[in-house]
Amino acid sequence: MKNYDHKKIEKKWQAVWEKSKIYEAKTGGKGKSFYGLIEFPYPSGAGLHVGHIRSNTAMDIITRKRRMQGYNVLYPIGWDAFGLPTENYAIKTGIQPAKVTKTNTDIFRKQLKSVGFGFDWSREINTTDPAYVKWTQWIFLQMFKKDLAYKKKTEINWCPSCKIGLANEEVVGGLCDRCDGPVVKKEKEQWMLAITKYADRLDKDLDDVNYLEKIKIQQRNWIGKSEGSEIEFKIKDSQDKIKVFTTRADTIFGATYVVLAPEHELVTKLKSASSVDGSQISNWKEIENYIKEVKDKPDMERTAEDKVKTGVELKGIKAINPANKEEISVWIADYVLATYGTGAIMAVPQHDERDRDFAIKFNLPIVDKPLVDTKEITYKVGGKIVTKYKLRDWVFSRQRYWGEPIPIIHCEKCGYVPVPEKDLPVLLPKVKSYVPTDNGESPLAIISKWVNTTCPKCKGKAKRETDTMPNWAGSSWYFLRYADPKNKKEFASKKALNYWMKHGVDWYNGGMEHTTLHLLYSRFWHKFLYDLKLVPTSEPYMKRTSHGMILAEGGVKMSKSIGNTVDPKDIVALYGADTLRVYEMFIGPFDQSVAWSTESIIGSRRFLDKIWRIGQKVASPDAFVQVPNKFFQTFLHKTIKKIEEDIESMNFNTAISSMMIFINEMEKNEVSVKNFKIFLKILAPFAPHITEEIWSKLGEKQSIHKSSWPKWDKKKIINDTITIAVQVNGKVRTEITISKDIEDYEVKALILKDIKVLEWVGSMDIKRIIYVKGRIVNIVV
RNA sequence: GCCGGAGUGGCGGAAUUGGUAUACGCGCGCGACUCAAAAUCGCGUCUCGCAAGGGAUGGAGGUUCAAGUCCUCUCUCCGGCACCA
Repeated sequence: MKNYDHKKIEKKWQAVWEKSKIYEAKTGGKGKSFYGLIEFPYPSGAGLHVGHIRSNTAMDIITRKRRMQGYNVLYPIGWDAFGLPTENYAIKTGIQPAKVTKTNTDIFRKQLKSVGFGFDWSREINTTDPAYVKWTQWIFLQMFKKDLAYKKKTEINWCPSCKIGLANEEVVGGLCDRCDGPVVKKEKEQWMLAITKYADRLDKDLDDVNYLEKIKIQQRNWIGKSEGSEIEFKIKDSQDKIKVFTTRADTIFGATYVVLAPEHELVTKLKSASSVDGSQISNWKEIENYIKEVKDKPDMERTAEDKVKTGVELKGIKAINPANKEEISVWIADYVLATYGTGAIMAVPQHDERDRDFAIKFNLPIVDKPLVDTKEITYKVGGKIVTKYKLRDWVFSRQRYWGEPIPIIHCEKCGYVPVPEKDLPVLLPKVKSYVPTDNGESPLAIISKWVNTTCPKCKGKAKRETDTMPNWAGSSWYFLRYADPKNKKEFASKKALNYWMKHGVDWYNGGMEHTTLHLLYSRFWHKFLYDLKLVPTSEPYMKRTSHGMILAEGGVKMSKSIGNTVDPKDIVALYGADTLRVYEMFIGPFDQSVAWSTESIIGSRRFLDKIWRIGQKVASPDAFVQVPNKFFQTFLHKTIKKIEEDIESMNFNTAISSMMIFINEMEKNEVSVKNFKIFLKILAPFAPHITEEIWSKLGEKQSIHKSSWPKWDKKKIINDTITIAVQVNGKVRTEITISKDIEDYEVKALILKDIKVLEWVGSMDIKRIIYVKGRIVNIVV
């Protein structure tokens, strides 16, 4: 008997599929459509990772099943190719990032093809492709026109080592997400995107999408919606007021002091008394020192574990508690953030832990007053109920080379002028050095030939913006481009979007690491495009699921430096793509992290070998033709049902387990061609090559992947007889086989005749007999 | 600190959602085939016990005819957020 030669067979069918274009999606038609999406990979120099295979295989299975179920399927692929690793590699080697990208995408493409994914390669996209960059820049300009993109001098997170401004999201525990170095603050003019204008909708619309609950929670936590009151505290002998935000207006009688963020504008205003006001800060030197101290303090220290409260009183200033008219002191402290709420709080040490810590340290009064009704008191003291969000506007500027240039021209006369649409895309100039300049400007800033241009409005001398976009930009809309990737006039045609994005992407799977930022950013862009009536839905993704990470053997992270990475290429060479696919689906629950085990792969290969042997047997001319029996019919239909449901719920591990059980039985009992073919069909999405080969050996002319998904019959999955357990006092003592239609009283009569039962019951009184239909009988004595 | 998720054999993990715990796979042991090896096939593999039986799902209680599953307390691990008023 010939062994299964995976190398030959897999190569053969990959060539056939490519030639016959069976995975290419045609836009339009009357039938149902299905758009399955995976996060497009970043083509790193390390090549494809086993984690990519996990996510891609899962969606490959789902889309293959949909295709067999008669859907018109779109399962596209592309490259999220802008970004730091490529740029850093370019800095090190001097090779152009575009060249590095080309090399890497070539490797990735080849590797993905070697695993047999059913991608529509005719729709391949690349975020660094000028034809793609054009539309990324175009969308940015639409935002600019709607005042959603604006430039602002802002204190940014600055990584001195990467020489790059970081978004809040890229600072992890005070450290740079990229290099793990400390992050400091720096003032810089930055392009911002006003995502906060969409905060309410980004929160509310989560109600309408089918995301895993934990993903919704993460999104909501990040947006950080909270309802509270804005209340003004008058400053004694002054026109000025301190507006505070609180979610606990009901505790206002316990407010014994007020705290401002050190950056609060009122602080400098109160430095000197105006002509009408009498209030003035008397300890200005001290205040000034504190503000400076806080400003220079890196975020790391400010949010450090010990959290010792610091602050300074604004001496000479008193605020009036509007609820009881008491005079209370006013402080500045860095535990109050300038960027949230109103940058000022009323401190209620009786109810708030942080306020209490502060009060104890500075010996401020802690009083216990009765609580009142939040709404009532808010209105009574002239405040109002408001909603605040933790979400901040998105710092969109990067002082980097390998990103989309921000298509704006600075003109002394006209200000910020958008590059005219006909001049898009603004392409990156060729440079010699990719290192950011020492003052933090992008490497583009020293290419004067590129920077100096004319103003599109007044035709005078002007300069190009030298900041580039973050690599979140290209991934914020890529799923739209797949609908119509070659369009030169629009980012995608209405027709194509109405067809593929009618309800949004039908199913989007990706990593948990992208469920906050990428998801939020792309939802924001999509909503913006929806408001411009350029896309049919307000939400981009109808359904979002996530896969767990694959860890190295022993459950630690795979990392190149430790040397415990697994290269899928090696597994494909040794065991074949189908084995790799089946193994990664069988390895454990799809949504959980799992540890890789090279030792266990052999089990998946043995499973396929077994199918191969049966296939040989069935296909041989002298095969004994079996007539399918009733037992096997039931078994088969149950298995189809189970696989179908398991794929939909992404329980791929139990799907494979069921197939193993089925094939084990089949090997022992029956090999009818008809049933074996049905089995091949349900295995085909998991192991597309081996099933295709056997399928053709069995005389089928058309691809198994174009065959129809088998239907299971409700009537056929019911056995005539069932075996149920018999318990005495909750302990299983025996089991009986009964007809499926038997009545309750008959079962009870039957078990009382059972010898084993009689032994256990003995002379004891039977109190009750509980019969759960088709499951179990329990005799209570 | 807050919000999620999870603790089941030597290992990865199943369990129809309250109904026969340990399916399936890996590993290990024994046997068959073979000159031999590989591959394959068969049997066994939670634990105590010769057996009949008993005990086990991180730990302690509880509800129930029946608990891995529900409730209370508690321990451990993983992920996310973190001075957000």
